Amino acid sequence: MPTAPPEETPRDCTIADALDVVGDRWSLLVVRELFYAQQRFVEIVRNTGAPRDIVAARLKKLVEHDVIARELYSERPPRYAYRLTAAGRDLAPVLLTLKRWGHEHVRGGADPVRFDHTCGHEFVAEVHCTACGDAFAASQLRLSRVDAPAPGTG
Amino acid sequence: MPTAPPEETPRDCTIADALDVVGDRWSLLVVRELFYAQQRFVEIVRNTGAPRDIVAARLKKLVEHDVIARELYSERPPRYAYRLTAAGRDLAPVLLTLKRWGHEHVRGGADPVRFDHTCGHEFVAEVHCTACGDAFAASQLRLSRVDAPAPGTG
DNA sequence: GAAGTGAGTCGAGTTTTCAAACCGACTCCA
DNA sequence: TGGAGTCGGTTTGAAAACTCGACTCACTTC
Repeated sequence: MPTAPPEETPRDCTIADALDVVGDRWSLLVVRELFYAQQRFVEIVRNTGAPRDIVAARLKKLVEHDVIARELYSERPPRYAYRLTAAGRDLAPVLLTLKRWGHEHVRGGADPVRFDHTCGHEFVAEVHCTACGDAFAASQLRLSRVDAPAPGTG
Repeated sequence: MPTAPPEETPRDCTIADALDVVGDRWSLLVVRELFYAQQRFVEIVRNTGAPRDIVAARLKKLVEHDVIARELYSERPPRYAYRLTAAGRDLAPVLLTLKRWGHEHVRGGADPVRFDHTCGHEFVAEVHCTACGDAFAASQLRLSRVDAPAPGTG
C-alpha cells in the first residue's frame, strides 16, 4: 500500500476566515451603509444597488455572524433597524483602507465621499504598527509560522 | 408627461470601485499569495484552495486591472511568474486590516500566520490619520459630500 | 377608497462556480 | 526510448448563486 501523497490543503489563514464572512460583492457594501448610519432595508437596497433578495440574504448572514444586529423598532407594522455590532464597527479600518485603495488605484479623479478628521484635515487611512506606532512598510515585516519567503518581495 | 421619479442610483463610492476589482471570494487570496512571495500558478492554486479555472480567471482580471503583472521567466517550456505591481502592493493595508479582523472576530484562537515588525513586536495593523498621525476613532470622523448622517453612530 | 411605504418572499432564467478530467510542452531518470 | 512528473492552463457538465420582476402583507397617508 503506497503512502498518501502530501496533502494539498490551502493555507490556514485569518484573512480567508474574514473573507468567509465579508468576502463577496455585496456584504461590505451593506456594512458600508450601516457605517454611514443607514439602517433600513430599503435604504440599504437603494444605496448599494444590490437586488432585494441578495440584501435580505446578506443581512441574515451578517446577523448570524454577529457583524450586525436586527432590531424591531415598530411592532405595528413590523419595522426593523439594522445596526453594526462591535465586530461590525471594527470593519471600519477595512472599509477605510479599501476606500483609499479604490480612490488611488481604480478611480482616477475626486472621491465623491470624503471623511473629515477632527484634526482639520481629510481623513486618509494609513496603517501603523500597534506596538511602536510606526507607519507600515513592507520591508519592515517578517513572516513567521508559515513556510514561505518574507513578504513584500513579490 | 409626468416627471421621472427620483433616481435610485447606488451610492457613488470608491469602496464599490475597489470591490469591483477585488471584491470576490478569491481575488484577495490570490493577492495574499503574491504578497507572501508565491508567484507560480500551481502555488497559488495550492495555497488558496481555489479551483484552477477560477485562479486563471482571477489572475487574468487582476492583470487587466494592473494589480499584478505576468512575466515569462522561461521560454522553453513557457513558464510564468506573477508579481504585484505598485497598485497590488498598496493592497497590503487592506490585507493587514482584514487579517486583524478575521483574527479578532472570526477565529477564536491563535493566528496561524504572524508578522513580526522590526520594532521587535508582532505587527498588528492599526489605522491612523495620515495628516495628524492619530489612531482612528469613529467619533472623530465626519462625512461630507454625501447626503447621510455622520458615520459611526449606527 | 386609492396610493404609497417598509420589509421582505417567490419563481424563472441567467451566470458563476466547482470538481474533475484533459492537454501540450517540456524535464528528469534510467 | 519510454515512463513519470511538472507547469500552466482549458474543457466539461452539474450545482450553486445571482438577477430581475412581480407579488405579498400590514399598515399610513391623501
